[in-house]
Amino acid sequence: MLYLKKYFTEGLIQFTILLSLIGVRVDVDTYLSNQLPPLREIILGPSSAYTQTQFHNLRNTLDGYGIHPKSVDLDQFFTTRRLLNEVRQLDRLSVPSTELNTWLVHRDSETVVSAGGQSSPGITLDNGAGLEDINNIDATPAMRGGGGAPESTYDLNAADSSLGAVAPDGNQEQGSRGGNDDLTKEDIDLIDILWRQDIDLGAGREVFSYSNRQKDTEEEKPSPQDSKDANDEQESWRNGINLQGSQPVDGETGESIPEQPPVLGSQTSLSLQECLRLLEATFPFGEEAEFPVPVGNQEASISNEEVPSTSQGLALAPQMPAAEPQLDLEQQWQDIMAIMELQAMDMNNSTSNSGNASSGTAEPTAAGTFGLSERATPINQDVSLHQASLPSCSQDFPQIFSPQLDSVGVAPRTGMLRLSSGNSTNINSTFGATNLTGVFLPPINSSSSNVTSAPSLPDPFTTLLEESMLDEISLLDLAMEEGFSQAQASQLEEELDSDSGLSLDSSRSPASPSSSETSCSSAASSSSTSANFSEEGAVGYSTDSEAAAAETEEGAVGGYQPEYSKLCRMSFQDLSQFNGLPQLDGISHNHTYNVPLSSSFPERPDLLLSAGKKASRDKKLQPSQDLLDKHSSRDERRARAMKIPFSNEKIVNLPVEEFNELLAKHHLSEAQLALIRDIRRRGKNKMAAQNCRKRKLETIINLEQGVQDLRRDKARLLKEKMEFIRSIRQLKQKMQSLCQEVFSQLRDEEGRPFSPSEYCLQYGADGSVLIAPRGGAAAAAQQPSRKPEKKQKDKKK
DNA sequence: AGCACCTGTCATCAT
DNA sequence: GAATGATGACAGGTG
Repeated sequence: MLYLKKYFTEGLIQFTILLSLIGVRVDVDTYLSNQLPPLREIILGPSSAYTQTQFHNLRNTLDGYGIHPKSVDLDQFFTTRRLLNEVRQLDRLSVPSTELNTWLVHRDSETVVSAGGQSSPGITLDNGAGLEDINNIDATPAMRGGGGAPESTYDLNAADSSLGAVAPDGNQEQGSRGGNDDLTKEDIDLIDILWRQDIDLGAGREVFSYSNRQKDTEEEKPSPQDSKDANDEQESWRNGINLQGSQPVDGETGESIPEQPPVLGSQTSLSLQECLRLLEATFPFGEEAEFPVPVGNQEASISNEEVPSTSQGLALAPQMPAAEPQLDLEQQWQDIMAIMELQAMDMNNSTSNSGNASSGTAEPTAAGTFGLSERATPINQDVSLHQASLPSCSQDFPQIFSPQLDSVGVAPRTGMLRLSSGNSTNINSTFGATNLTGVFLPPINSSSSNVTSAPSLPDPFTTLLEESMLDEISLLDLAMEEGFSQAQASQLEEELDSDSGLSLDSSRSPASPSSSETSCSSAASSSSTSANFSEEGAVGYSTDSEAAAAETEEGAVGGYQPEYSKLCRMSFQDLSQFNGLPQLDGISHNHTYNVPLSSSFPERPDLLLSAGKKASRDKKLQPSQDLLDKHSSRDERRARAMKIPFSNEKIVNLPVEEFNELLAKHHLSEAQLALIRDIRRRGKNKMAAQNCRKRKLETIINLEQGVQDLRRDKARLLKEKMEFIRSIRQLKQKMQSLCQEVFSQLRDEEGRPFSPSEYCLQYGADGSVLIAPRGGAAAAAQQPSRKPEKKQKDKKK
């Protein structure tokens, strides 16, 4: 019964997590408290205790059965509560694709050996290992390449062989776990339960195929005869690249010493850096155009018939059998680039098609996205999710995360295996890192289409995705370029991050003030005297008396409304340009500066009391002088107190000459004159301050616009750069094929063909082609019989 | 009450 | 040197 409860509880929680991942909110408490009393009875037990639900401890405590289910442990109680909260919070995450990745890794970290501690430099084994496991378990013979012999870079059998046991070097993270076989067996039951629950989600039964799982289990238990292979495979695992013995191995470090570009099969997995390095080695691009030809004596990991010829249809010389896998790698890179382009195009399309993205539409995208291998596997969110939750038995989707993609997905090296179900920080870090897998993932809109309640991504998020993708593209491009070291790439990445930091969060779309606010703002200014005010510089410096007068006139129209002050707030003439400013969100202050003066309130002395009356009418409907003074500005009150015979507005806005004439016409005391000058000074300064602030805002807005423009330009340039790189690559391929053809036809005096491994073609500036030995004098010394021989040959282009 | 924001005001500098 | 504008800083008001 305890086991059943445990399974059921864990299954329910995992199912809840799955639902949360796909956007379906599940209120566990509701089910536990109200809906299903028997369920609650089963899960919680008759005595309450959430303590039974501790699957988060299972992976740490080997089996998790050591704790009595009825034990009332406060800490465990809160742990369980926290877990439930995490479950609830999962559906609030807005990056489902990332969640999917995380879930994958999480489960794999539990069942697959964590090789993080033994990964060789440049090879990503943490994240990629788990995915690799998924892929290789089910690798088709064509993909496995080589009749069961472990030939892939990360040989899955090697990984599997270590599943049941502990990692050879000791898994520091999960070293305490031992009963993997038992857990696998239990997982089988759990999977069946989950499958019955998930069948409505469209999960195929094959996802939970027991036979497949048995196969996994068998693979996890290496037979004695396989132990040696397993060890070798472990070695290969450490090396990251299965070099098939052709690569010399350092006796001390065990690391392979690549002396030639390793031959890559379609199943070979490399990290991004490794792939780039190999690509670079394969296609050097120095000043002196030299196109090395792969060594022919290197045994190919995958035979030619197993690797479908690339679309280039290059005529490979017979002495270069390894060129084909090499080209295969090239083809894969081209695919990757094409995929990225496709992704870039799909970013926009998926947004518009988010609502009705059927499996038919999602399938080509997915197949194109992950279709680095020949077998196009239909992919949808359900399948992926199930696979994510149960990677050990998912054998039908080897191409979903092809090894290339896995390896390309450079995730944080060590952190991924520790991902807990609720660790969103790692999710973010994964997403933020150079995770090309995330780039290749199909848009969540299409993938989540099978879930009816899955929300579609909003446009801002799509924009962010696009920007992120473009950043990734930039990094990849730079990495693909010659002379770009990893440090430089990371530096660029920081640059990109800083760029994003520059962003003023334009994705946010705060509620922009309505146009009515703008339109009515002129009324708010209620200054009318200065007909000669320019629209730009004029500011309504209204006095209380003026406002009051306006109110009296306005009363017949409709009078002052309580909402008046709110409706007539923002006075910027073009408020739409402030949409991008989040700080303007919720602003409802009276920005009456920069408002074109309205002529609707002619200057009349009898209008000078309206403001106070307006305000007071709202409250008491009986304006008093106190209230009027209260709602007047200080200068207005002072002016009234000093019995200044003209309005403050005049004081402030009149030109100097007129102002002096006005002062001269009236016989004013010194105190009055001083006050008038102060009023004028303060009023002008007030307008100046308002203009200054307006300019500040405009400056910020212009800067933001400039940033956006620059980002657009950057994206466009990156796209162009990608196209250029692709063109260059094609030219390189063409040159390589021509070079191969030349070598296939060249013969020395004795009629022997030139070995491409010993000679290379050098192209002179005058169009001549020279055959030079590789390595210069060294090669010449080693091959005295084949003295460097220069041949002039008509270059054919 | 605390906070963020707006607005007015002052001081200061530049024109 | 006065007038004016620009701007940083500060304080008070407001939601």
